[in-house]
Amino acid sequence: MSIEPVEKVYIEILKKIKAIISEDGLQAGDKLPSERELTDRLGASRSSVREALRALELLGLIGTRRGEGTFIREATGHRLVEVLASFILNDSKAQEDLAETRHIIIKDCAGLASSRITSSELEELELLAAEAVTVPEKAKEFEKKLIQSGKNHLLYRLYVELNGYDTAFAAAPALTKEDCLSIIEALRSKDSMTIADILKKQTMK
Amino acid sequence: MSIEPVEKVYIEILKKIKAIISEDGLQAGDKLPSERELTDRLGASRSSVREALRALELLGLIGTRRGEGTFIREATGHRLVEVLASFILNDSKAQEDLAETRHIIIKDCAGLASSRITSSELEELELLAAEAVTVPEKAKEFEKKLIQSGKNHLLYRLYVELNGYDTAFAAAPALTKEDCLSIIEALRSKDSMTIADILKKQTMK
DNA sequence: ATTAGGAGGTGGTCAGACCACTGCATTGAC
DNA sequence: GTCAATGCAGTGGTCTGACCACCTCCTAAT
Repeated sequence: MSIEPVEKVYIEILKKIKAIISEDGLQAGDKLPSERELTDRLGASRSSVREALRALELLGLIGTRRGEGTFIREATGHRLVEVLASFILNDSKAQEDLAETRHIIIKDCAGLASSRITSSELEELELLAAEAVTVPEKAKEFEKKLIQSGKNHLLYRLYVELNGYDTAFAAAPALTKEDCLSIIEALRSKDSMTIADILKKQTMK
Repeated sequence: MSIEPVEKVYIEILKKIKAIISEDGLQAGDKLPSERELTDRLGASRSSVREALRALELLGLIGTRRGEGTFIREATGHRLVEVLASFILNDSKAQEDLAETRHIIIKDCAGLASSRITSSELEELELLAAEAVTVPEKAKEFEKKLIQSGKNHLLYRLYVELNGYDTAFAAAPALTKEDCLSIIEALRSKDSMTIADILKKQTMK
């Protein structure tokens, strides 16, 4: 017989670490208890604690500084998709899926933004769009700000991760300056349909 | 001074494991070398090897069976979002984001499906929609099949992960039987616009 | 007051041990 | 010959204790 009753220690530790973060109200940038303290508090060996911490690190949820400690990270986690992708997405179809998904997320966020964007965000976007005309790199910032204006943090995370991946392996085509300007206009008129059209055209290209 | 020159051992191990998988042409379901063999081949301690393996396990890329070995998994990895979510999405806003993102992905996949679905897939969907009228659980299958018909594996993965998460914590509202039937009709006429409308209405509710 | 040095805390890595479990071959009874 | 019991080797799971490199901060010497 075999039932494998309890979960692996490092999984239990993950849960307990989560509880600690929650109970102590730790935020991004805050320091986690040291590995040795966690070892004591959680009643597990340091090895198991480290297995849990390393997993969280690879997920991009925490970061470590030798001699200082372990810290909760901002929701960047670009390593996540990078790792996933390098292990799973090997064929060209997967590359296409990646690009397609990225475009879809941009489009959706733009749609959300059309009804959620604030006037100050709109001003920022206008500024960035104007700059993008002369400085192509600004188009990327425009894109990011547009995503954020959608006010869906999960989609934002997904965008960041997908983005982090394909910039590492293949250049992600940013919006053109014409796109930026068109999107601004559409946002002004709260016309989510136009935005979809703009990005649809780009996806097709 | 401090330069932190080389990367952490477990990161190097990740790369080497990836190389091994690639060189040996290992596929999903295949067995990885044992922890002790990896320890020898990679010239690192078993602790470090395990840190790398545990991280890959949490990402859902590998699985282990005590007494047997470590195996490459199908690209399921529902644990990914589950972990991400449980660590990041703590407030109610995050829950809303989750539900919203799930709906958006369904909508997008339906849009993709409208131009990519095969006639046999359409038949399957029709059958499921008919069954959904009497058996509500079938609506979930309909939903899944619809996603798959979008032919974007990454989006499918995301859907599965999001789904796995919120079913674990809060019931995910499935499509109604009316939705299923309307979608079928829209797919028949390759009308992605109608599909968007149907799902938009549902999201709003 | 400034600075050099050391002590203590932290993450990074390693070696070795034991346990629980699986698979398979050997062994034994029938 | 067949088949079940058994025992061994291999595997993942966990723990302990030990170093190392690094950072911070406090202390003592200047």
